[in-house]
Amino acid sequence: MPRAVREQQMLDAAVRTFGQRGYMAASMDEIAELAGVSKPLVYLYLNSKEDLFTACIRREARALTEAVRAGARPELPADRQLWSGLTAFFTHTARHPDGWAVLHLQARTHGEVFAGEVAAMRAEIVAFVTQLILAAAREAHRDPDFPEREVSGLAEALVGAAESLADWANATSGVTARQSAATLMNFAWAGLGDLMAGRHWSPPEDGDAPGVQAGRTSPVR
Amino acid sequence: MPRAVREQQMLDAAVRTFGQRGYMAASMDEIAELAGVSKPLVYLYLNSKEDLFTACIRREARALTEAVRAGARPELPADRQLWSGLTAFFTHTARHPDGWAVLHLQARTHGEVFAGEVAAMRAEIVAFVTQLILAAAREAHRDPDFPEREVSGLAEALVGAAESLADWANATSGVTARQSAATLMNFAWAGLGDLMAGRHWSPPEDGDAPGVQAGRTSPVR
Amino acid sequence: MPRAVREQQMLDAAVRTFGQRGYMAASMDEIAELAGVSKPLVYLYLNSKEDLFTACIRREARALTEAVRAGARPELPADRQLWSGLTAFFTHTARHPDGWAVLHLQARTHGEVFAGEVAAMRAEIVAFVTQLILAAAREAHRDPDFPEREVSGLAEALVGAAESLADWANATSGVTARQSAATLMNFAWAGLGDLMAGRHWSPPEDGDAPGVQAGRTSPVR
Amino acid sequence: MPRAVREQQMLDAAVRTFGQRGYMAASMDEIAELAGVSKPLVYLYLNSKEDLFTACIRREARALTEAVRAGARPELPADRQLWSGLTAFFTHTARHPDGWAVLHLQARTHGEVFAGEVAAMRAEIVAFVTQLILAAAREAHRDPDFPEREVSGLAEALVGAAESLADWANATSGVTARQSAATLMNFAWAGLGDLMAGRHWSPPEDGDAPGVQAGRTSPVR
DNA sequence: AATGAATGAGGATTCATTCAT
DNA sequence: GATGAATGAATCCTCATTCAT
Repeated sequence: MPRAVREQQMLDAAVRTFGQRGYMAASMDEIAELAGVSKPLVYLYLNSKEDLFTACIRREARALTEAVRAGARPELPADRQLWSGLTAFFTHTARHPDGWAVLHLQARTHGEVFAGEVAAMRAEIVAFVTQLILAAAREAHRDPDFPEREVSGLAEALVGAAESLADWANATSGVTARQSAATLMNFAWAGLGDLMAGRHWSPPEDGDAPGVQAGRTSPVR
Repeated sequence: MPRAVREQQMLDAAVRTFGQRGYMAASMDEIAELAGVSKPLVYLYLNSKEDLFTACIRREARALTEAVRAGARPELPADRQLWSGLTAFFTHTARHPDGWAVLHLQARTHGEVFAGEVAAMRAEIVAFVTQLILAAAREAHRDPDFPEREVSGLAEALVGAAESLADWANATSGVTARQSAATLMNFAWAGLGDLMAGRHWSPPEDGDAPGVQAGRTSPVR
Repeated sequence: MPRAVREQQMLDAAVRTFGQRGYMAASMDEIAELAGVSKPLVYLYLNSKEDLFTACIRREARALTEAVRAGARPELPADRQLWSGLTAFFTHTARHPDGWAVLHLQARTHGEVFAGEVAAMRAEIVAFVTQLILAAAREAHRDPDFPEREVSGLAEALVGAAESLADWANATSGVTARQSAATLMNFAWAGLGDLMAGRHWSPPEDGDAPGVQAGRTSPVR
Repeated sequence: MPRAVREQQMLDAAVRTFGQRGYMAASMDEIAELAGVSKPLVYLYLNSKEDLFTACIRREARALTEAVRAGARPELPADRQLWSGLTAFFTHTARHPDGWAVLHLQARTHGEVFAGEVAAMRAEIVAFVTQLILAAAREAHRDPDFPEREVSGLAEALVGAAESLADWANATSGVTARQSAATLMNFAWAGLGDLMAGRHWSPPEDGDAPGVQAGRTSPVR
């Protein structure tokens, strides 16, 4: 059996095991057995548990970003692009729950190296969403000078909301990708429109900032 | 040294260690050393690693919910309540990054028992936000019959977005709690207002160009 | 509460715990709790787990030998003395199963020091039984020159059989002390009579010694 | 080195360690070292301390029963069979003192699971002895209707006596297997003959002087 | 006379990882 | 290309034992 195939089998087994057990609780024994090979072979092909996990993260990150990009076809108007990108996102995370768990739960929980891998993928998606928001503003002939940093924050929020929804959908049975996407569009799009039109929600000048909590404090670090 | 004090020291050390290393990678040795006690004492007071972790979750969950409740003062209008609740939330998660990591990253990643503990806290917060949204609708004399189930979904999305933002703010330097809260209010509040007024974003039938429509159309969910 | 009383309570608890859990599995914590005192007090009165166990052995050994001696009244004929001694023995072991377990199971299983304590008690009883057998021979006007070493061997066997029966009776419900004593008298007394009368069972000259087992051998040590 | 061989080495080491230190006091470290392997290998092959101990019990029980069966050749008369079986028994227990300690001392002292394993072996031997006693009765043309339950009780006593003697012989230097066997035959065989002939020892009614009586009287049991 | 507080030492068990073949 | 055999290094947990009060 050619090496490339064997390697994919191992990654399949690893993603499944890491996704379900968690990085630390997953044992190389279990992964090797699930892959149907002996442990030394896993080490021969993938070096170490860390490298194996990194390989999983990379493969799954690539698969996810490609799914999203493939979903959002650039010839559509911005809102439709966002809609179909989100649908692709929720579809993919629902179809590959272990991969999603690896990316969103495990990789961020077990060391900065892994978290960095995911952060790179995430940055790519945030940038993509940022472009979509700006495009939407242009299409609606709204103020094109809206500060880009603010838009990035909104994109962050939107992506974060999508991630949360994906987790929630995976944990709840009977929620389709379209439903998740619709919920998020409903929640976010009109607000974005208002924002683009210059209608902000303004925080109170002050006095409402919650006081410093008395009692135990831990330094902000 | 009296038992209660020692216990808090242990919990402090445990939250910090669990938050930084992760549940599995944290060793009882390390926790005991950080707490300045011997390992047997940790076991004497807190029984097992699982129990210790559960105790951490409970303490941090309670601290967080109390911070949020204390922030949102009920005499204010709903949007201001939400604003100050969010500010309190982001302040707390920024001040207690390890506690937040325990709640949001670790507890959800290592076993259903732990996840359940956090889910209970989360449900409480979602319910609170749901009340705020309904109150806001009433204050604005909007349709008070808006289906509560839908509102809960929106509250879920809002809480999810807040959680993501908290993670992001903790990972990014220079983001204040007020900024996070403002971003989220901007992102969500206008949209919620539109939704309350019946203006949905409708998904394309399948190939249709969507747009914001006046009047109530059949929501996807 | 006077020290002597407290000490007996501790020994009660210790005998019970040692008898049921075994020497090693019994924890000083459990013993102290069962005795209703704090652990340091146990150490204050009884020094160490080893000393505590030794104290248990001594107390139970003394109680058992005294019960047997009290049962066998010297004015009776030898067989009646043996009968009543055995009855007392089985009665006592049935009434104090934990004490018996300490003496017969635990003490012999956990180190030569403890085994020695029991061996002393046992030797006393074997000597007593030896006297009874010799007295019986005299009473029946049989050969008084029967070699004493041989008689000791018989006494050993009788005591050993009694011990086995006591274990078996404690493990089996519904066996009374009288029944056990009768079984043993039946089993042994007639044979002893025959022996005393010079009727031995003679082993074959040779040729029946079982061969050296082939295969795994472990040195006799 | 092939697995089967290593396993036997481990069992050898384990029997020796368990036999000398006791089940609880024996450490897996010590066993592994004595076997000349690392601890993980012991766990890989034998799973746990409990399983290892059970494996020891089974191996030693089988070895002992096979030694006894091989010793007692069925073509001989019953008394000679018993004699050679006993000789084989005492020879085996003397050659494998640790194995015997495991079976007779340790297994019965540390949990019902282990005790059960030994009980099965013991039952097999008791049944074998029962057959021999019945055969002896037949050979001597004695009452073949002697109640089998009573015979089983006698077999129990005989086996118990043999076990005690084996312990005693192992603890006392200079006692040969033939001597032990002879002592036991002398002790038991004539008495059995008398019993078979209906001569019981009757317990005093209560205060009566007892004696050996001809004819069958109601046995206590 | 009695105890709450505390620990050094050790034991069972698991796991990532590597040879020799 | 592939594996059976093997282990160093931790990790969780327990227990006998001791102070300071």
